[in-house]
Amino acid sequence: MKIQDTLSNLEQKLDTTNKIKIYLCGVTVYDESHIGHARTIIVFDVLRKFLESKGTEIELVQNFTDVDDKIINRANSENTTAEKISSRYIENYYRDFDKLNVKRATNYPKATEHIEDIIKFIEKLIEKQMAYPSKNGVYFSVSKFPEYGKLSKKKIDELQSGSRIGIDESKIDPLDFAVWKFSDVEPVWESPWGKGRPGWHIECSAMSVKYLGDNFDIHGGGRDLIFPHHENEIAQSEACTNSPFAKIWMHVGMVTIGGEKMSKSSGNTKSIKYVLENWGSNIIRLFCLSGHYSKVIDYSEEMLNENLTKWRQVETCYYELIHATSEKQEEVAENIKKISIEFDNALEDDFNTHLALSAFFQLVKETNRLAAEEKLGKSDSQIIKKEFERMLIILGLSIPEMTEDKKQEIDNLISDREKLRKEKQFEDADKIRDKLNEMNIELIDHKKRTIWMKKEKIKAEK
RNA sequence: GGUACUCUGGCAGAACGGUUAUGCGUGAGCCUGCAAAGCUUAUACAAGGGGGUUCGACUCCCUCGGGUACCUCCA
Repeated sequence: MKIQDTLSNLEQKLDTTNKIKIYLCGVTVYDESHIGHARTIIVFDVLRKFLESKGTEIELVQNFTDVDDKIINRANSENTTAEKISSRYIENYYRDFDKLNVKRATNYPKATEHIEDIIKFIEKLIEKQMAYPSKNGVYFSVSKFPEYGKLSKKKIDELQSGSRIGIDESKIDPLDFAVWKFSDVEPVWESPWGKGRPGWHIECSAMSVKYLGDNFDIHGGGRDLIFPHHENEIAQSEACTNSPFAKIWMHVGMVTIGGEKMSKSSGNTKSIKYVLENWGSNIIRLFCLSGHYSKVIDYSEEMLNENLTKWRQVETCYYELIHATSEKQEEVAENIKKISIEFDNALEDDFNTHLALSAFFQLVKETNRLAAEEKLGKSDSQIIKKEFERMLIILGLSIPEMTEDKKQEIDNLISDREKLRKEKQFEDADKIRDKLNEMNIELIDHKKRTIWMKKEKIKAEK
């Protein structure tokens, strides 16, 4: 598999024969997660599921930043503690992402639970004279790390002139960034240098090295983290361990809305909660995977609607497959194999989910065509279903299971309707159909038989 | 201002130095008692502007322009 690496700006080969270790920068838990967060995490979820489906073991570590000015501010404004705020939004995170059918990471380390590791990490940096304590905190000395800027392709001297945030006089160099900030206000921890809390970037360095080792395979996150966050992480980590940090840096493009970046600070976010309620997880996932991960995607109801149409085709495909009875056969295996290879090739080539989805929809179309022509044979449908389900799992799409009782009930109603139709009592037959519709069961009348499908209820539909 | 990414048909969105992906939408048709769903078929000669390299460029190079992101809040 090849993945475009931000650091080298080249496609890098990912060796999938051994375990793959991934560190993904998660969210700062001070507010509801939005579709932008969802995209990044869904991209990595599909990557992980794809690799796992190939038998590659994955260790995915994703942090929660649970100590940060924003959390503290929020706590102050709500008259509560930072801990309560962060634990509330961690809960909400799980609520949202479980619904989005994102497989839980191997580990979700929190900054506040790794203060000791962070302190040890800083101690090492000071020992190596890569960091120094000062009046307001402990700072990383950027000038001592000559490769600083290599990820974001920034030049140190240009950065200095561009830094416009109030310069802290206690820093030796304005570019130096805090690894430890002195403070007396909760949450604070004791450290060899004084009471305070960790800087933003240090947690990821300390925790990734702790869980994944000095070097690991993929470090991921949103594009907006390239600078300063990931730049600083590289500097700290490599300064500390003296070895190359992540092998591949994989950055996911932003979600925009009306062409503007979606972000909490611009107040133009669509929360996952809101979009889940209105569109559901399958449509969100299709939407998030509809473009190449590295590019911007623009959020709009129109696009979600387009994916709704597609989702209906997927549902139809599934129910056609499970209801296939035709004895006719068409040699389907070869074509399915072709589509399957196309799907895999797309993902192996810099994780092109758009092309993979094209392949998936080819399979859906092909199935629906066969069904429409009454050519979907039982054994063929088994072949297709196997592949369909494989793709469904990788993409993280899900069609809810129905209980046997429910299925029986539906079948009974359908045969009642059949009788009425034969007797040309269409009004009564339609009543049954309406009743089923109310249960979100849609009937598909084929020439000789009727099948049913359970349509996912989409609040935003029509 | 610097850096990166980006500009493809009404919309979304790929690939490749030579073949007008594909999906949505739209029109027509098939199926049906009627619908719905689905299917079939038709429909766009598209590449930000201008140069250049080439037998040939959407693809490579130059240049001009637009957009977005980042330049110590950010997924």
